[in-house]
Amino acid sequence: MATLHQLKIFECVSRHLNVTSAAEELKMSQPGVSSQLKLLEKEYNLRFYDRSNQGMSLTRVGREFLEEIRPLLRKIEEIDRRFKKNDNRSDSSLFVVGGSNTLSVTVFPEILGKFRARHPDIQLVLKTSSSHAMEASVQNSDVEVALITNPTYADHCIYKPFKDYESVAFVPPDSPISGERMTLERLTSFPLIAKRGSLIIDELRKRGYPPNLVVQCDAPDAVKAAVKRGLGVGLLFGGRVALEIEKGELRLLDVPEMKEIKIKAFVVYDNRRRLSARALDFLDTLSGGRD
DNA sequence: GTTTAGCAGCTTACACGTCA
DNA sequence: TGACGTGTAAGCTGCTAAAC
Repeated sequence: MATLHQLKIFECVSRHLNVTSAAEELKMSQPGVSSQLKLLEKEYNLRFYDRSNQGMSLTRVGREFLEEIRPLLRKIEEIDRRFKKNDNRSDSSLFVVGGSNTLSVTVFPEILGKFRARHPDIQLVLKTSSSHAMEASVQNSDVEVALITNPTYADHCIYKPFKDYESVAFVPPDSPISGERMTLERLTSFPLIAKRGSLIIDELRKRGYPPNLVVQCDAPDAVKAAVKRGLGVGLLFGGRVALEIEKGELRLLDVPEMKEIKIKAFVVYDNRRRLSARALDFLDTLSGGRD
């Protein structure tokens, strides 16, 4: 019968489609991995890989076999996690995720809450930085899964579209234009406040509406603070001001064209490493979080 | 309890084929 | 021709079961 070790090797090689790379991940020698694959194929008298000097690819039966064993390996990992939780190996219950500055504030609180409810035994760590820094963190295994915007499509990273966020314009509730419906052209006639390097500002310029930018801030909170002081009209992506809108501290302007200026959020993870069971559960939670 | 034989699985060293 | 990826051979290590 195939051993669990052989199944893990098969799964790893199937991800890399390269025995040498898989051997590195498994901390084995390449011949060791190769021989285990051969034993596995001999066990079932089937050929799971087409091998060539350009590399290898899964045969049809190899793909079917992979589909069958993946849930098993995931279940075994869950069992390990559950029944080894009392041993003293460091960080066995630690799950590190990452988020861009914006998404860490807007999306993560709800997602993390749902995930915690499903996995109260897992200690969550949320790392926050720029999207580019988060991509680097995924690549060097500092975080297992991250939510980012502005992907650079770095090597070895898988990007899955998560959600689009509309941009909004907002003012203090006592502003004379509070709640007014207007065009982009009229909007850009007002003094504007946005984040430095804002994609919204770039988009306004592209559309031929050079913005009257009076304040640029590094942090979204600073944008909101400046707007509350009446320095101008604030521009951010929707989720960042939802709470203030709900509390009545700020009011949205009705600018239909703003709805077309969106920021795309992506889930990113490293395709060189097999996702842990908790990471897969986290992705499930994210899927449930989409609307 | 100790020794020994057999086996599985690993490693290193090397061979081979292909490609740029 | 060198780089790269895979397979084979030989030898080492550790585990297990049988023998004493």
